[in-house]
Amino acid sequence: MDKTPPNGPTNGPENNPANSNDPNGKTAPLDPQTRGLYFAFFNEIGIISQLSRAMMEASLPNGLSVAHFSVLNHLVRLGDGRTPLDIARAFQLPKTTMTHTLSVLEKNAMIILRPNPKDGRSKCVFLTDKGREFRDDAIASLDPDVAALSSRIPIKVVSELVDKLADIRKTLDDYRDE
Amino acid sequence: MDKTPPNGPTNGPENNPANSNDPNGKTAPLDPQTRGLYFAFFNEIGIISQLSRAMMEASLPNGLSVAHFSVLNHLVRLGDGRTPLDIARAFQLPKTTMTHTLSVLEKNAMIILRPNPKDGRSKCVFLTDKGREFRDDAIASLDPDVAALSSRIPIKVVSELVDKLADIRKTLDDYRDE
DNA sequence: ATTATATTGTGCGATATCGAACTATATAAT
DNA sequence: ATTATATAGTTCGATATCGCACAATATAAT
Repeated sequence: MDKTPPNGPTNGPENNPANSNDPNGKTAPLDPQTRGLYFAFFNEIGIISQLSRAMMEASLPNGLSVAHFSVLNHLVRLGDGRTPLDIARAFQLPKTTMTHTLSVLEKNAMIILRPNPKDGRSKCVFLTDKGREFRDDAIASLDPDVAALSSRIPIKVVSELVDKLADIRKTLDDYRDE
Repeated sequence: MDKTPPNGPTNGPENNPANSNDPNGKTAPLDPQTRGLYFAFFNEIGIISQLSRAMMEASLPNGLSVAHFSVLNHLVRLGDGRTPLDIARAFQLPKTTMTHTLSVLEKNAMIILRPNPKDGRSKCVFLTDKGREFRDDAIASLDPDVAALSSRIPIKVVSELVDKLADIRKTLDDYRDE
């Protein structure tokens, strides 16, 4: 994964009426077309998110949802021992949501929470065998869907999209903490 | 908006081990790289969805959420008088979720539900002035964010992404109803 | 016409999400 | 050392999401 900076031939402030600050400090009205474009973008993102969520949930064993799978998958891919807050930040979720998700996973014996030796306030999240197993099973159960999609959506297209979406995700992320 | 078909130089069944059905009817294992790619894609989609949702909610008046705004925006853009089920399908949401969302909007006098003259089981959703006003205000309150983003993410990139995402959305949509 | 099947919307219960307030610990300021 | 401030995680209450079962109506089959 290369880190292409999210700036190609961009529209600088000179192209963007909303960025030209006039004397009284107000902002010029945003170009309606630009506005519509970004709304359309987030709209598509939202619908695809919804669709993929539903698709995954249909193949997931009863009671466990995408949220749970995502956490397990994250830990398998990037290594366990992370703190709850680390994980919450990775998914851009509030920490209270992560507390709840982790407590369900813990009840299901798919993770173990241990005190963080480096920080008395914190904890570390470890996968159990059952957690890894569940994650593997979930992925396997999704294979038919992924296979079907990979024959309908060109891999190359998806590959390029992932890069660009990752850039945008980083940009949004940076923008969020001003 | 041109409708580029979602099939460029795609990976046909010949490239896709999971599509070659072997004698016993089972499916060959999916290429792990392909699998990872699609998971990465849906992961980025999910995080951006989460980020944009949080961003919008931060600018939205108290009590009303992205779900409510989206419905109002949809009705303004595509016209009101649609049925709840139409709207649910447009966002790929279960109809029970839409019932709830609409009931909140109705309580806030932003929509009116009237019986459907063409179908006794159904209803039609109409915008009120207050609903349109709320939608306009919401968009205006998001302008600073959109402006900031449009200076960070090239318009051209977003424009291309919207087209490709729309294709994928349609593909997923078709795939969903088998 | 009658019956069988499908569709629209709703009520309900279970769970998920999230903001606010809180506890405990860590870090910085003095 | 003491105090002030920041951070990690939890609890709690409000709301959202969604599957299931249901009533009402529509459509198809006979």
